[in-house]
Amino acid sequence: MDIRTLSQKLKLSITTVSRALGGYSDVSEKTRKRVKQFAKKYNYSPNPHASRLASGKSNTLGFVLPLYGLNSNNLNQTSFFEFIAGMTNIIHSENLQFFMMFANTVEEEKKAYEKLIYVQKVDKIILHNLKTKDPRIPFLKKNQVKFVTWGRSQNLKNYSWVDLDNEESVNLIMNYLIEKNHSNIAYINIVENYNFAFQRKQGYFNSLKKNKIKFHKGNYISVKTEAPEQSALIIKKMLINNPKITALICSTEYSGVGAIKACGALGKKIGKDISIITFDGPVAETLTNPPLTAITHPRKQLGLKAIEILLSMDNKNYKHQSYLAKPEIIDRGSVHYNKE
Amino acid sequence: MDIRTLSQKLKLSITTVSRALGGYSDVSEKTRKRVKQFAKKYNYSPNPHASRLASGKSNTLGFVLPLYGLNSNNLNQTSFFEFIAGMTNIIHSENLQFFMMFANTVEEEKKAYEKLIYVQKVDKIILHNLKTKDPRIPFLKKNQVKFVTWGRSQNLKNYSWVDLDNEESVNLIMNYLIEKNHSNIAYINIVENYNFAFQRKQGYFNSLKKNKIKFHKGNYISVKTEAPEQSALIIKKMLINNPKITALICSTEYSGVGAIKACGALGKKIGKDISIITFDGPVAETLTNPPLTAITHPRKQLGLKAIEILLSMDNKNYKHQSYLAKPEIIDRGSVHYNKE
DNA sequence: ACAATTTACCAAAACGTTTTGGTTGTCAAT
DNA sequence: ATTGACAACCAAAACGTTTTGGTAAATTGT
Repeated sequence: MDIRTLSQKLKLSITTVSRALGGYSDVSEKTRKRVKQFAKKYNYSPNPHASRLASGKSNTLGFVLPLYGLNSNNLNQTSFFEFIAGMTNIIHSENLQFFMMFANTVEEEKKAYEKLIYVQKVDKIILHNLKTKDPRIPFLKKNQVKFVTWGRSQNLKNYSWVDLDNEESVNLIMNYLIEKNHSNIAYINIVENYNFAFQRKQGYFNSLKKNKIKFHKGNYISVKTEAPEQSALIIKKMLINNPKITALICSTEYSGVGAIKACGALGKKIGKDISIITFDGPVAETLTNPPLTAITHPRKQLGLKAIEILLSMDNKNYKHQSYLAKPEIIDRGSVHYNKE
Repeated sequence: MDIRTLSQKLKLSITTVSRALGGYSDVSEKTRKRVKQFAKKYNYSPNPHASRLASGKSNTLGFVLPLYGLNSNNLNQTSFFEFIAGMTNIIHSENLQFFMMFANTVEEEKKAYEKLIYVQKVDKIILHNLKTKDPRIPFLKKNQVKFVTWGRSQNLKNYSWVDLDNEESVNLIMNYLIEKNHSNIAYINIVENYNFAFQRKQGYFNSLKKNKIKFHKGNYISVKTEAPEQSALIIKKMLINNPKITALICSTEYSGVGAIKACGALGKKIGKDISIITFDGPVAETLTNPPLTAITHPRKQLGLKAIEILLSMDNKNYKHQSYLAKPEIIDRGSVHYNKE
């Protein structure tokens, strides 16, 4: 069923049918109702290729998922899934096209964005895994693609974003630990060219300062994305160098797992001799032994907000928006009261 | 840059440019080369919407990812990721459109397929998570969509598929355990309306018969998709009812984790008192304590084959193809020699 | 040397929409 | 009675390709 035959059945022009379905005001409500009814009856829906061609709007949302670096680990992909799952309802209802690409290397990632824009003509992009200085941002700006970032960057002033509240999350964790009488608190971070890691570092040192806690040299380490085995080694060394550490904050699930292994090797009982608290942990939650107390964020909500903002950008007088997800600590017993 | 201006620069007709790039034989090689060179120089690539409209071919691959049931668990999504990652290179190079949808319920899943076909006009689909009798198959056949299944079904005779060799995998595991002197071997399966579970059940019972091992009542259980906690309870009951079980095969990672918990609760040492072997485990591999010996399959390869087959279906004289992935056992020490 | 075939190209139609720039008829204001 | 505004509709152009149905020139076969 195409619009021509539908319009013939309705004894209306193609124009009127198109405009009735498009919600234009130059169609009477009575007619619009009849058109919609017929469209449903005959199961008509406009050919997306024709409509995209005619309107010049691709109405396509692009998303590139890297499968390298920080995301080479299976664990981390679940967070993307949650984020994407949060967008599904809107994607379906708004008849949006969702174009997902995968990249195994930096080069592939770059090409993926180019392809998305030059070849597939997407007009909306969600950018994630932001670096402190991110070359993708000028690229998107140059090509006039609408985008929302998941995470913030430092080379961008006026833009729309959704993000975890990384500084506040660390702050929350620090207070949680300080309340339990910890003061020798270590932090295992990710290299700070990922902006979220940078923000967490800030959160850590600001919290130390605010609470007038002395920073012990060696208590802050940032690692590259690594398998638990490797972070276990690094953490083990850290704990040997400073045996007085009573609490450990881990920026990722897998460094959390690494911490478990390191503590095991050193004979430190988690939740008794030492506390561990980790970011996220949708996977570790069910798997690690012992389970780890974690700070979580509503990632589905994040995805939902991202696409809502992206769609609202179609409005003429759009002003940049942002959304900060509120963190929450989930107690699983890996944090103990420090008796000094 | 559109084809008109490109053809003007080349002093050729639009037709010739289109056909040169399309690989048609009614263009001289000399001209074709020149056209390609200009296209590259001016960064021309055909507008996909126009080309899909004109050709009537959407060249779009559809994929619906359920986020419920067997896939409500985060662990299981990694296997989809691997599968999809295997397709990426081809998707990129063939200029295919990859349309992914998500479904939180059965109804949403059904609607997703309808939308894929009626609204988005996809012409290729990869079907997965096959049920023994799967209603999606007649639906796709009726709508003349080309499809390859990941997994097999029983209500389909002549079709193209890729799959794990489930029976052979179980057979391999059984031989592995029998060699280590086990005979009281239990199997924790998934409900058999998933066809892979059905095949594994067959594999289990066929292997028992072939090896003339008596089946102990209660040694085979199939569970619905469940959190590790719930399967832990079921497995615990099983082990209490039959304390002589020396080896446990788990059809999923999370029942593997459940088994760890059940054994822990009963004071059975894994790899000493009892053996556990699980399917897959890209996640558990790094996380469970102890790590579990597992049988794995090359899922990337599976994705690659699926799309290769799908693309070859465009050939006129296409004959149905299939691909069986070969399983491999990865020893992580959770299987012991049974001293009787 | 001429017909038949092949090679290399092209103009115009087609794909199914949206958008532009109208027209007609009705009603209220003067 | 005329003008202006508005409501409700429409014909035709436009979007950027692919495909159809050619033609003219070059090559081959007899």
